[in-house]
Amino acid sequence: MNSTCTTKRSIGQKTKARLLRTTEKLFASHGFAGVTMRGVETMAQTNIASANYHFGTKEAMVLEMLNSKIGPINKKRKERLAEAKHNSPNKPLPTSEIFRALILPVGQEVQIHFSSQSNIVNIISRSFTEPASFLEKIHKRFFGELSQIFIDELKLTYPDANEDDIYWNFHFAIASMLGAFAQHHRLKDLTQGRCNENAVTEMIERLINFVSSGFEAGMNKKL
Amino acid sequence: MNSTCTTKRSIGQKTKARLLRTTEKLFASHGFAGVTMRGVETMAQTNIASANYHFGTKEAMVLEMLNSKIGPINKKRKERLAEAKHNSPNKPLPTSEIFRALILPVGQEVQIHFSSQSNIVNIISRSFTEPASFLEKIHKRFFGELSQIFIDELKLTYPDANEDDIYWNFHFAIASMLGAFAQHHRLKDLTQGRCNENAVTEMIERLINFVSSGFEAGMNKKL
DNA sequence: TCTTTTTTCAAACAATCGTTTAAATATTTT
DNA sequence: AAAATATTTAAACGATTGTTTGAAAAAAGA
Repeated sequence: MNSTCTTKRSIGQKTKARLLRTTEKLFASHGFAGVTMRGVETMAQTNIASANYHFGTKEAMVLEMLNSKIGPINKKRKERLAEAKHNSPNKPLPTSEIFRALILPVGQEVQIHFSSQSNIVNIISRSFTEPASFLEKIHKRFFGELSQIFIDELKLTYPDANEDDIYWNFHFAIASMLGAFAQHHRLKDLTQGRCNENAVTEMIERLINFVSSGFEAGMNKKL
Repeated sequence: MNSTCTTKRSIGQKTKARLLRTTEKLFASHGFAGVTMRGVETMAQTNIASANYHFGTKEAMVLEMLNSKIGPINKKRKERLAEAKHNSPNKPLPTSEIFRALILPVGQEVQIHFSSQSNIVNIISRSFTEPASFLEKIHKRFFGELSQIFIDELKLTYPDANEDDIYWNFHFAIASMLGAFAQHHRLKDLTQGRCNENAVTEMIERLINFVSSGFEAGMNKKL
């Protein structure tokens, strides 16, 4: 049964993959409400019922798309953090290195698919701003475990810190990252036409610096 | 004609105001797509056609609601900035004072209507994340002029700064503020039940500190 | 009071939404 | 080749969307 499934799916993947790709584009540019079954199916050049055949519901289709896009990025985030720890054993990581592990994988994804219509930055930011209630589960599934890993790492870097301070400023750091992603269409205005892969790199580096500094200041300064 | 209009409108305002209030609640909790004409009209206890009578279209209704909510806050922002300048003439403002003028008026609005269902923070954040394209005009109308005022003020505080640095880090500051607002429902988690007016004040103060420090660091540090 | 204007109301409009059905086609397995 | 399974297709379902209509009701002006 396994062998038959794989062979059969490899054939069906063409349509399924096309559906996922168009779901990506529509979700990135118009959000969950902008993903209409007919829109996806028309753009994917398939029948109106094929999406329901492959995914069951619209919600399941969008979730599968999100999983395929965000999953690998979170994997890279963890890998980079583990690598940084491995490179400096027995020493707490600098704040900037922790946030670099969190932010840089997104920047890399942006550069890889820079000219693509389906921007990972839009997808991530929309995953946090969509009113659809079902996305709450996604937040916890995708970012719950990840947040804990990074918070634990920050606790090692700030062993004497008040726990409230860590939570609050990590919250701001995440919010800054997502806000910057969500507003990244202003990149063109800010760079005055010089918006290319280098501009993305510049934004990422500036963002890491901004977030790390804000976090550090929030840990030190007594209010 | 003017006198008749005012008297007549004062009577009609009851229904119109009720419609705007319910639009507020639905937009804050479910976004633009969650604002359905029937939902608004049912909640406002009026007929299905009255919203179209008073506003013409759904879009116009939402825009009028946004104008009534965001307009006064932007007014306070400018006033506070002007007041700060008046209190320390011939001296450039500290970074934190500039961002305090930008952020604090929102916090005050939150405290005033804390128990209200229509949260100004949700409204502002949704105004920046809604996929609806018409909101782009609103962004520029509400935040274009305001941004310029605050950027001009930052240029006075950092007279020797590279203009790119100012634009980039102001962009991050705005993004942080909006991201923190958009994610502020996590406030309950972060404060572990201690979520009240004081928690809002604490968040605002921490946010001002975070944003100001991030901005300063971005201006000083050479990448 | 009578006329005019403003506001409310029930009903329906056309369009679009996600989803389902059942038959036709393509593919794989036996 | 025959049988079984997987996939695609056209058509329609019921529900909901924003908007419009035209008449009734309320309020204001004369």
